Amino acid sequence: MSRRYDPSEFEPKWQQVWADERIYEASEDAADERPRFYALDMYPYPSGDLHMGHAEAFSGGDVVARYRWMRGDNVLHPVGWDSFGLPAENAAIKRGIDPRAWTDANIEQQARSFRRMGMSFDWTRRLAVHEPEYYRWTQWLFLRFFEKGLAYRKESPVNWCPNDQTVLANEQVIQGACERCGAMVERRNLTQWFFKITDYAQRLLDDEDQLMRWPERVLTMQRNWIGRSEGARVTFTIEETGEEIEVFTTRPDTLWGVTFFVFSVEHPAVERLAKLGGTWGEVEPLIQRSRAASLASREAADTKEGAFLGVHAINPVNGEKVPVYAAPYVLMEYGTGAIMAVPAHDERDFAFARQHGLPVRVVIQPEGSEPIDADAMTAPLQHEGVMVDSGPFDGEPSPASIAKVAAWLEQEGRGEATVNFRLRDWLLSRQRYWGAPIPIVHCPSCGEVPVPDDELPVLLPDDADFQLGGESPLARHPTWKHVRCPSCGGEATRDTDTMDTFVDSSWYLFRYCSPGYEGGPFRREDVDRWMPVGQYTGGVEHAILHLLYTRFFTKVLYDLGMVGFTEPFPRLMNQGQVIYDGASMSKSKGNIVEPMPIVERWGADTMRLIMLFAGPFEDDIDWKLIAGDDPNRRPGVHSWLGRVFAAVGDAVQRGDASPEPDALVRLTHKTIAGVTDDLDRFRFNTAISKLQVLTNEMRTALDAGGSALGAARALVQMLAPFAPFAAEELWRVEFGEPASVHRSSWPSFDPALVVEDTVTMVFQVDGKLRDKAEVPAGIDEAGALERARGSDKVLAAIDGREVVKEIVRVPKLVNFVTKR
RNA sequence: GCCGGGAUGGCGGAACUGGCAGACGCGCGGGACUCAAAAUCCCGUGAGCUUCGGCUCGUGAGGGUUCGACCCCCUCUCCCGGCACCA
Repeated sequence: MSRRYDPSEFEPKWQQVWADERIYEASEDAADERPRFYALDMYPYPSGDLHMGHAEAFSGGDVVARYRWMRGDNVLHPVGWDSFGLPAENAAIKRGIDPRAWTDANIEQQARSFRRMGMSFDWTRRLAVHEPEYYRWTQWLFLRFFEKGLAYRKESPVNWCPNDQTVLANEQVIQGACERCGAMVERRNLTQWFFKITDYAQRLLDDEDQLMRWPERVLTMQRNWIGRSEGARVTFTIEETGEEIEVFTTRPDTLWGVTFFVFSVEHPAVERLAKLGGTWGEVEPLIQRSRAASLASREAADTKEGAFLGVHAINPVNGEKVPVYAAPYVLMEYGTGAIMAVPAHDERDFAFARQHGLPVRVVIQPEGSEPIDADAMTAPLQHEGVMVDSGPFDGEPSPASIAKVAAWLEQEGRGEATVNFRLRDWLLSRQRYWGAPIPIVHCPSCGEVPVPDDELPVLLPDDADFQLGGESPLARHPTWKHVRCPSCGGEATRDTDTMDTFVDSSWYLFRYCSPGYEGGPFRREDVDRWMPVGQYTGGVEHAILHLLYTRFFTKVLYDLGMVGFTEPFPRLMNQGQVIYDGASMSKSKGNIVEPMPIVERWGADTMRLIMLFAGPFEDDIDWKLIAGDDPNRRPGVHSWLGRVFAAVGDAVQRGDASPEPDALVRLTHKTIAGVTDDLDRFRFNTAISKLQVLTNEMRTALDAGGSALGAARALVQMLAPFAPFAAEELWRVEFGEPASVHRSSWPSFDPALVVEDTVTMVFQVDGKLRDKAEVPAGIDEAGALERARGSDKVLAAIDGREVVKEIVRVPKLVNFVTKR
């Protein structure tokens, strides 16, 4: 009798068996010859139970891990928790819960849910970054960065979230708002800790070629974020003071068109020069106004406000004197905070010139056009042309001559070719409690003194006051910060900031390789054995955060001699989001669908299959479209598993008493070939489709009285990565196999059964090679030619003159699609 | 504005990267079983025409290359993501 499909009968059973048999533990046996494969999922943040995003991401990651196992790899598939961060502290503030207790409870809940879902994790390597044995090494690594000059403290305008009462990294500010809470971020001048990621900007770009399988959009985002532009630094001189001011320009070829010079209103020289020029009275209100405006809204910054400073700059290429302005449209953070203005060829400079009645001088003449009347221009000229009024460069093509001009500047000592980046240093300090304390002591006589390695970790106090307001919880604590200076023994204070949680997550993947190691954050030989990561799975929201930071960390670790590679994860896979009715799920919209109730109602396998079959893994899934509103409606994939159980049960019962139809045997081999290919390319949805076709064909064969045993066996094995419980039940119970299906070898196919000859005909007309025509074999040559000729029109045109030059038979993987 | 990715039935999506467009599934329609419902199974399901054999049109729009184009090239429209007064 066919088996009925009832996952509640066996899912908890196999979950227990897998744990008892410890089949998902990576082997560290030196004699184990299998290739190693590191299947990594972005570790979760423990803010409650698992949500749909987790179910989607981890279902995909688990397919990869299980598939690699079956392909014969020794797989490392660990799990841990990103357990420091603001939500724990907010729970403490709002509800008076201890952040540690809140965090630990959520981790336990998520761990239970992961087990219930049957994730193939190696639980022996579990970690959580809030545990002192972890953050001890986060602190240790910080000190290595500090020693190298890669962690430093400076005062600068930073992003301050008034709601969360902490500073944020640039990467955590989205459209001027706090990434976490959405509050508009303020600019404040504060002394903060930074990592010198800018030192690695070029390497982060260069090593892109090691990122063999990264989604194009993520590469684009990182490229945009790093924002490399080539140009030149040019030195102007302030006539009244003789001081030299550098500017960065991408268009040194327009230097002869400079008609004024502009400082950012935040530039430190502005006040001094305006006072000198006698214009401080007009400049000061502008500075005040623009400071307020840039905070309020970005749109407000559209105006081309500005004020003359009363001084002049000398253009190094022609000695001309041009007026110097201060204006908010020049950014202090980019380049040098001062620009040369070329209104004829730059939109912003043009708008400024028109508003302030400044001259416009054309120095790039568009090819073949009449001389331009600068006064009549309504827009700057930004196309190719010929340099004019440009001294030694008259007649040179532009912008083709940029490099030439830059070389000339360098030779003349008036500037140099250079590269400028948009990327800023990573601001890592946070004025919050729930993070790894920065292991630095501030001593009145010794300055910034690192906490000695053997005194790590610097533990968080258990009795902090979390209420917002005033200083951060660590600063407010009555005793915690007071220590002796490790260097001179005098009275000193601890740094009271904690580290951004992205510091924790920049090295957790290394720690998995050396669980519990006490001699350092990890052993180099462990890391070099498992890494780089074979496949990394997680959300695209970390494109410029975690993914960029971890790449930076890896390069620093490489430079420190701690690892033997420079890219941590050359293969990346981003799952799409799970949304509802076109919108992201959120509490306020009341449209949240939880994964665990679905697991309870329909089983873990169904939960996974819904996700994996919905569409391409990297595309968003609209839950309403694929699963509808009614949680009691039976999901299609659940019905399919029902058909699988029935068909496999029948196939086993019939055994090989009757012959297995040739067509089914061929389809089985085609399916193996196709599913293998799909899995290698992470095309889970199409792989599942192929398994469904095989199931349907098995049913047909069985109903016709044939056997389907071979197909059934292969089907169950191929099902294993997608529906691990169902596959295990069928494998061990129906087939009576003693060992797990997840430890069986991936089925192989006979190439002879999955290729068919195609005939390629190369023919020529009137002695000229025309083209190739490729047609499936089985059609005779005359038929192939006829087909190659196509329409009557073409037949008439070439009839009688074409010569078949060669006929090549090429075996080709057959199209999987089967017509019924 | 710049960079990147897209557009295929009522819906999610296939189509071996140039070779029978719409696989697989959802939904819907019809039928079987049933006192009835659920579940299950069978048939149908791009559009239009049809003498029921088929025929014509059809992958965002328009051109091109090709015997042959969802796929390659050019132009355009719209959608999504990122960056953006970045000099």
